Amino acid sequence: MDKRTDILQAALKLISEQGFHATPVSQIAEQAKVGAGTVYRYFKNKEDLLNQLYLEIKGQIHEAMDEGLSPDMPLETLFKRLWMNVFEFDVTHPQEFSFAEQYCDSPFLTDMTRTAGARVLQDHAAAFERGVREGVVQDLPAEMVFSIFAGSIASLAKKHLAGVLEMTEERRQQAAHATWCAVRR
Amino acid sequence: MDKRTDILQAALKLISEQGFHATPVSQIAEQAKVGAGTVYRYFKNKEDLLNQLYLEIKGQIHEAMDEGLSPDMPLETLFKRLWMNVFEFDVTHPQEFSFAEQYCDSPFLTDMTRTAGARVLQDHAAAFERGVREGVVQDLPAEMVFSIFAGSIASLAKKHLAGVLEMTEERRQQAAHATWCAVRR
Amino acid sequence: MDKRTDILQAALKLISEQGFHATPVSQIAEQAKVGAGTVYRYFKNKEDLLNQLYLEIKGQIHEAMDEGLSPDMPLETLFKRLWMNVFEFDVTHPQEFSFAEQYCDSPFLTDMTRTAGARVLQDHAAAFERGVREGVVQDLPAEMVFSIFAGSIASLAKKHLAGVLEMTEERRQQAAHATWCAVRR
Amino acid sequence: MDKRTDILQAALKLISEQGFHATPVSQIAEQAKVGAGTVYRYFKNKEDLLNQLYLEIKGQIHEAMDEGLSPDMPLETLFKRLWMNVFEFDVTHPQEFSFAEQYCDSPFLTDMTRTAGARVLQDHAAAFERGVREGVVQDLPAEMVFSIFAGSIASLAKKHLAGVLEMTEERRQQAAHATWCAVRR
DNA sequence: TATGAATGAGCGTTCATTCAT
DNA sequence: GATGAATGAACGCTCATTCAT
Repeated sequence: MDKRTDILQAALKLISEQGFHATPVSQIAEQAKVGAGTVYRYFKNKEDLLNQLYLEIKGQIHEAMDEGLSPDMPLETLFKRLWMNVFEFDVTHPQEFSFAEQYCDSPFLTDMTRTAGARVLQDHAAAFERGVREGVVQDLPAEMVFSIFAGSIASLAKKHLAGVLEMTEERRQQAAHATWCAVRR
Repeated sequence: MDKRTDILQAALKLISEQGFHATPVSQIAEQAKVGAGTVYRYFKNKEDLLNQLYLEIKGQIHEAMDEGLSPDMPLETLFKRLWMNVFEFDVTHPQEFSFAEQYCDSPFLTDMTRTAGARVLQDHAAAFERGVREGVVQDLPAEMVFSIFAGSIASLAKKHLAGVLEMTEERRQQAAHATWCAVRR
Repeated sequence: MDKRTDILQAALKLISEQGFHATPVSQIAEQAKVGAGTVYRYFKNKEDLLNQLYLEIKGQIHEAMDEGLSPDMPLETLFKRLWMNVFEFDVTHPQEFSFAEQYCDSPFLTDMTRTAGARVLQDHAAAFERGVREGVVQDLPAEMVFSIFAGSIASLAKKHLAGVLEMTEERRQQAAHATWCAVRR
Repeated sequence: MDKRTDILQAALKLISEQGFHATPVSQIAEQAKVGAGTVYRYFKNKEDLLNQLYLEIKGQIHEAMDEGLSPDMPLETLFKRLWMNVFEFDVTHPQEFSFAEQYCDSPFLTDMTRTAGARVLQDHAAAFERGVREGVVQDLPAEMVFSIFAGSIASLAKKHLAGVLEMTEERRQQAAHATWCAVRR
């Protein structure tokens, strides 16, 4: 009976499939089995709904990413584990993934929302910078490392979800390893 | 005075900046300096305009990709050259890049259009499959290689264009090399 | 805690400032510190609230008008006193005045309500008709006399409240006298 | 075939009868036999429609007011003529009159619009100030004279239109004279 | 061929009113 | 009796599309 959650879920499903602009609030309300006006009890307007949904999902990704991580792991293990965690999340939460992909750069997100969301990946920046100092990874700006990391995951997860390329467990390992090869020294 | 081209260019500029749904046909017509009705002489409707624009741009990327390539290049050179060509295109054609990124997975593209566009990268699949057989690159499906390849480029180009990470010539080389490291044996 | 009165007062304040249609019932309820549904225990609907408020205010004006009047006053004194009483009320009760002005001709008032309200001024019709017979005032229908009387008050009170024309005590006397000059023989 | 005029007339009819907020744009469009969207070709929004309508009507009143006036008239004749002109206009243009009454102080009018409209009556301020200097009229601020003047007209016109008090030619003369008595010395 | 005025369906949003608590 | 969450009809407004010129 939590209508706010119902609305967020309906919005996630529809917006991830159709896009923000192609999804009327009325359709979200219908999917959530709620009156159209009810949406506006929980969200200031359609944009606010998008922002709150974004933050909710970024929180989930954040949580999923840290699964099974420990601070004393060797960097390679940490890197591969992060890779697998994010990939796993993307592939088991296709709507959340698609949504986050579509809106991470969207002008509909408040700057505040975007900033709050972007913080997520960079929680591990320190580890990589240590890696650079220890000569374990190449001397590249952390932004570059994250780009290659995140780019490979997103790109492969999309292919997998599209059914173009089945990412078996073995192939995930291979991909995580390949990506590690790109950044290690 | 090729009005069709004027309209496509106007659409590219406006849609890449504002998005498809936030860009009225009337605004495209205005920018292209044609009457609103004229758009419908050249395109069946707004969606058709999007599809044709997508194909046009994919054609340009295709062309840019092949710049300076020769079939007898060593695979590493070929790979890095491809990387640089695509990166260069993305970074010097931000509107085309942004447009292609936004709409490659969009539900507004006809399946036919999407398929026609996706074929582009795979023109070089043969070269990589040869690489696998020769033991120069890892034994990965071509789709995986392309994903890592394309994912890294797109991700880094976006950062560069956003001003978050300046990709100097040196860093491009580093990134192309790092990506090569991911796929070589 | 007379909730009905609280609601009427809240409605008066808000409607006189914002108008009937620009004032949501929810806002009236909030201002009155009652639940939105409570309004409907005391008033059949929003229109009924308006009608009851109108009658309430007309009652107040009626009362204010009769202040210090005695039946044996000379007609001129009576007339000027009435003038001053109404002007004084309008100027010290700007919300009531503004509300009455806005809604005296409004289609939202029931005919019954309007009639009940309009009766107010005519309580003194007899005095004027006597004045006509005695040759003290011009031979004009009472309605005309009242119109000139009420029109001048409302028009001047509005100017005063708008800050366009400060109606000092002296000017009020002048205005009351001028209006008397209009109707005396 | 002038749609702008059709829309203004439809708006005048409906708004004067029902009020601004109680009149949907869709109803105005319907009455004007025009598509709902067409209204927005001619007016920026509903408020703009109100403002333009107000200016149009104030222009008409202005014109009607000056009918048969000449600068060398004695002040009494001028005053009575103005009175008759405005009364005649109000009574023969009940919608315009009612509209102007309702919106002269409305917050929906731009300040600019209101100012442009208010200028109208004051075109004759100079004549009255001369009257004061010549000792023909009482030494009252022009604003007060106008208030009494305009208040009496509006009040009587309303009664006439409501059918409460038939203002025959004779009674108009009487009323104009009575009002003149209020302001003359 | 090219135009742009006209259309009306459909959007985001508000709010009078109801009703379970 | 009192509440306020929930509703959905109706609003102002936009814009893809058509068609008379």
